[in-house]
Amino acid sequence: MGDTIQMSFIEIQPIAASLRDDAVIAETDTACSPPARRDAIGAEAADELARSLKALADPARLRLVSMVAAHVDAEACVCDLTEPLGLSQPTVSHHLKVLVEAGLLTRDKRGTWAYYRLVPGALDSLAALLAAV
Amino acid sequence: MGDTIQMSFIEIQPIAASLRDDAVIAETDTACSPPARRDAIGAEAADELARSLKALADPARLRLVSMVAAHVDAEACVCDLTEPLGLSQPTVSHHLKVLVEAGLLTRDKRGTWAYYRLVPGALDSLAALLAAV
DNA sequence: CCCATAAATTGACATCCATCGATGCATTCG
DNA sequence: CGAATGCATCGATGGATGTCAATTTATGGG
Repeated sequence: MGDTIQMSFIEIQPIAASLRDDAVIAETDTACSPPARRDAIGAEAADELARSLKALADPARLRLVSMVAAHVDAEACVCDLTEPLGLSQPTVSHHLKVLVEAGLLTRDKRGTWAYYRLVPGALDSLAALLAAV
Repeated sequence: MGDTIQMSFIEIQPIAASLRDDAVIAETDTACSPPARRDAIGAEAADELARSLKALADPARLRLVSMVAAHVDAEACVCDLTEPLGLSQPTVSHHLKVLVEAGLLTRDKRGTWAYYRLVPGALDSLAALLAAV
């Protein structure tokens, strides 16, 4: 099913366009500082971005993404990742699931093996959103 | 004290240069996939990056950073941030502390008020590191 | 068929974390 | 000096999270 790929990839894009949709300008113009210069990001946009960042805010998952990217064709199966990571197979599977659900990796099961691939542009989109906060 | 500023800013920079210092190439050349094309990031680099990302992987903290950036001179005091965020003052103080310790904000207490400011370049450095994973 | 292998799922456990109320600590003002 | 204000710290609590052993679910080979 390519559904997961499409859905999560589409999810990321609109954030950039609507980063400040539900933004709220600080109305409390007390004496301590001047009012806002521009809008801050909205609560919902912050929720979305935080959920994506949470997926990457883990050493094991960062290494997994990097290891997948380091492979030829940016593709790797679980058996290649478990040992160098030093974690148990269920734990690696768990982390990979989180990354897939976050729209950063895709899973492709061929025969006995499950191959994971980078979603092209996902990391760069996230980085761009981060820099635009 | 500008110590916090200097220390944490210096912390971020070397990561980019040593992203793959302690990297380990996947040696397990089993049948399921070809060997690595390049090194993945190292365990320590992943730890460092994950710690920085964790600081931002929270809706409240993302909004705080954005709200501080939205202010004139990119400066804001706690009293400006508490109400629009909808969180209690101790919670906001807690989040701000996390952001300062992560090297993203600086704290400057003037009189009764505490002014928070963006560390210039910190967000962009993080975004660059993220895209380079 | 039955066994071996790869990977996902489950259940359990320890730890971390976001949040709040209460309290403490400066600083300012009357 | 004493009251008030802004902010940090403390302690508690409910919920999320990383990890593993055990089990389950395919898939492939003899």
